[in-house]
Amino acid sequence: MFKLPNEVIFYLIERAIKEYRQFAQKQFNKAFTDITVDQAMIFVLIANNPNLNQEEIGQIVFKEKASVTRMIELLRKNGYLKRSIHETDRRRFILLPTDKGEIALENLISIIEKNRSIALEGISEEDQMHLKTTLQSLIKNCNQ
Amino acid sequence: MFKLPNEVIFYLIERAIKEYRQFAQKQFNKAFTDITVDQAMIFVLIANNPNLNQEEIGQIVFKEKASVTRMIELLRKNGYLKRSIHETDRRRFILLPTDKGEIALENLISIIEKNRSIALEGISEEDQMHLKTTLQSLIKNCNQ
DNA sequence: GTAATTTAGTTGATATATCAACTTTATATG
DNA sequence: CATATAAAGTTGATATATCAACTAAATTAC
Repeated sequence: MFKLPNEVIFYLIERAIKEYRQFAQKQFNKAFTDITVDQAMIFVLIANNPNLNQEEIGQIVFKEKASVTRMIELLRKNGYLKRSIHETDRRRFILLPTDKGEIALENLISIIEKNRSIALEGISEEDQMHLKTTLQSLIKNCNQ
Repeated sequence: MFKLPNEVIFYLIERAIKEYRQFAQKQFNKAFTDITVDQAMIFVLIANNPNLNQEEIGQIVFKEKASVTRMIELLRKNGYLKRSIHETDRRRFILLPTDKGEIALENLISIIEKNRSIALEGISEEDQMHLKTTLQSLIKNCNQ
């Protein structure tokens, strides 16, 4: 009855995302010394959706708002993002890429696209759709 | 061109494993106060393969041997595992479940089986095979 | 309009993962 | 056999994630 983790679907899912993260991080490291996969993810997200608040960002990337605060602080400290206070709600911040951030963004986005297409090489559109559908069922099952 | 993480396959993979882990942890917490998903994973692995060394365990669960050391130490501290020195190689340890550990194991294994079957409910054998195959291609692609 | 509640974000304590340096034992090489 | 190298496991420093408690601003309710 015992199965090596290798044969277990959940282990494989875990492994897949870890391999992809490692691979993606390696690619980022070629161009940056101070950006992690998670930072890149929220950086691109914020740049494309400047209206999101940190709670919402957290929900989208499936992390706590406390973690979001800290990732944003790192992006700010490293000069990629700047914060200003929201005009009508002074509890919030407006997050915008700095000039350095804008340049980095372009680069990041092209690296991300390349990463994704390498990781999905040889996997047909149909298989990708199929994968998504199955994962969505799985997610739903875990939330009963 | 920008896609919300939701539509991106890698995000979905990440999300799926996080949801499963959260779900699994909740189930563990009903029966135990001191066992994490990762600890359960290596505990079952060790119990079924007492001959593995910590480096190998790490490779199988995709973690550093340093992390394995610390997880084993927790399992030991909480009374689930006992260590004795390997007869022929004194650098190694033999890891065996304690009596408490044996009882916990049975319980854990049945929880794990239940968790998996709930998470996979409604997903056909064929879809599961398909998922595995696709993830394996993805893993291979990340290792070029 | 003031008090109570909610919301946005931060911070401290804690847990766990990793890396690199280390100890101890085993093995290989001359 | 002595020494060099490799292997098993540990440990300290560091990074990041989470939880819960917190501050400050906004909203609701009286």
